[in-house]
Amino acid sequence: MKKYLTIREFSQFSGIGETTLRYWDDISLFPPARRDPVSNYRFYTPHQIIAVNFITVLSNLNIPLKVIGQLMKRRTPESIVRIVEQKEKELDMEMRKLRERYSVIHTRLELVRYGQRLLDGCKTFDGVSLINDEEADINSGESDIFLLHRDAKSYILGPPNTYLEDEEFYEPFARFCNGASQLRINLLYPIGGYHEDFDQYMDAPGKPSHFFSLDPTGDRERPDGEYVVAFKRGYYGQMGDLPSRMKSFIEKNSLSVTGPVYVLYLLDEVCVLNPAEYLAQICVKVEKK
Amino acid sequence: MKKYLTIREFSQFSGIGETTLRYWDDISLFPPARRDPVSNYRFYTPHQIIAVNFITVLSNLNIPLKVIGQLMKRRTPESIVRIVEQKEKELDMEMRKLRERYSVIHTRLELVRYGQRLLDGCKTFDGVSLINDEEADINSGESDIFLLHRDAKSYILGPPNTYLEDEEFYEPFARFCNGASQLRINLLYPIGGYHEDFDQYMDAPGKPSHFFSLDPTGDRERPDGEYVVAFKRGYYGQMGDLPSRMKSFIEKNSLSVTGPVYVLYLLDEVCVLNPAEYLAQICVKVEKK
DNA sequence: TTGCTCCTCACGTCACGTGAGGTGGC
DNA sequence: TTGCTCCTCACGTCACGTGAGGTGGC
Repeated sequence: MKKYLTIREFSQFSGIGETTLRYWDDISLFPPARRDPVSNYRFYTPHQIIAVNFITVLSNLNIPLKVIGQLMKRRTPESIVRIVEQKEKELDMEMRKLRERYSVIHTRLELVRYGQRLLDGCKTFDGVSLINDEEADINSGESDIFLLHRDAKSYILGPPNTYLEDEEFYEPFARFCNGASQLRINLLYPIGGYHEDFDQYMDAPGKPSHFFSLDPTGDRERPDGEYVVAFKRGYYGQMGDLPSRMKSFIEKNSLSVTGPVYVLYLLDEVCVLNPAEYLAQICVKVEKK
Repeated sequence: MKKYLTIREFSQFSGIGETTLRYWDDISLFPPARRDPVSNYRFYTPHQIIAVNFITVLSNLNIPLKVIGQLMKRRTPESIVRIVEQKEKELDMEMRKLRERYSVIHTRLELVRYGQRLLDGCKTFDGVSLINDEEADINSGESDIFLLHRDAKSYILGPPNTYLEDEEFYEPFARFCNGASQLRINLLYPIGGYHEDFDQYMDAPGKPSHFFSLDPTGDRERPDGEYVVAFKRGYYGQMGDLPSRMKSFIEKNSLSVTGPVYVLYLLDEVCVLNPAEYLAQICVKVEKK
């Protein structure tokens, strides 16, 4: 065992980079045990690994190096416990945030992947046999309508939307965003449109009566069961003749609507540049008459 | 609803700071919808919140703003899914790391808090009645010996130590640190000394036959049960007359040793500057004869 | 005229990373 | 002499934050 290690040797021994060691010396956080007076080489002793561990443990807690330097000079069990307990709480908060971010992108990815599968021309998805209302292909820019099973999904419902004169989709959405934080609605989850009943959807397909956030920790649930599910490409709220075609699909198949209409964009500005390529999914729960 | 928002209004609407918005404009990541040609004021439309959400979602995934800018220009479901899936894995790694850091400092804090309680002069801890071998007070710099119940604790045992001539405590410890990463031993957990049996401790109290890491995910376990537990203040390996006093304590109380000796520093360089104030806990499992 | 908001420009922050150009020891 | 390692010094990075000094609209 050598008594003195060069900076490279100590770097490999401790796992701390050479530039980092020089930086820690520069800010006089962790100087080497000895300096050669002629060459100015830094020399470390193996036992300095203890101080390195002290620094890395605290630095891992996001304690700034300045504060660590102060703690090194005047450390007492009390001061260490105090700061570490505080940082422990902050770490806890960070973990919560990370989990939420994870959940946000996971929810989003599911939608995007599903939209991709649809665009890849796969018509028999979810292992469910479909009832197609016509031969229109979803890739052609036309919409498509199916009878599908959907699993339960949690969400948070926003307040009722109000549409002043001339107001389109956008203004109420902006108001919804404005009020979201007070209502503890996370806008980073995919946001969808909610129509109280099918008639409201027929009347104003681009003007949902509420918005909802696809938050998996939400207090509301879209129940599992059979849904009439339609897909439509194009910008927000542009539903074309889809509502009336959905209506005739429902009548043709002797179904009756038993719940609200959910409009959710599988592909939107997050992953597609051209608004004409957005892809919406419209769901409404039905029962056989 | 206003058509154009000033930078402050849009900042409050979106929750993004004003300087951040200016910065995003500077790097042409997110310019305002309009610029007044005279005053050069920035004006945003409420609907730009959508792009803001896109940026914040991706930025939360630690995607650099440069990459986000490139994605904004050429986004496709494939490119988004690809990069988000990769970042999802990285987030997962980060969560694991955070959990481990949390565990590291939690383990450490338990030791430090226990050491503090001892120094506060509390002699009847753990709700267990003690058998004290003499009236020496732990605050006086003297050691103290007790018969105590200890819960099970997991750890990882290092390889056997070899002591070359003249080598003290430190060189084998340095070798242990050197080999730790290959053996998947995390050096940031508290490290203790392990003596194979009480005779080995008596022979060389400062030269443990192994080191161990107090890793709660470790494969070995110090079983629960009755232990003779001693405390000693001072630098690493300085045991004084404690081993022989422990021996007479064990004989006086008609006990027999049934396991290895664990030496663990409750207070060390992490929280105390002066090595003379370090506090070691020595544990050995015993049975009544 | 007086606040108020907005502007640009420049410099600071944090913990290093990256050369450039030079020296010491074998 | 030739590599090799080490040195210092200066500038870059990333995503902003912080004034300084000045302008526009009521």
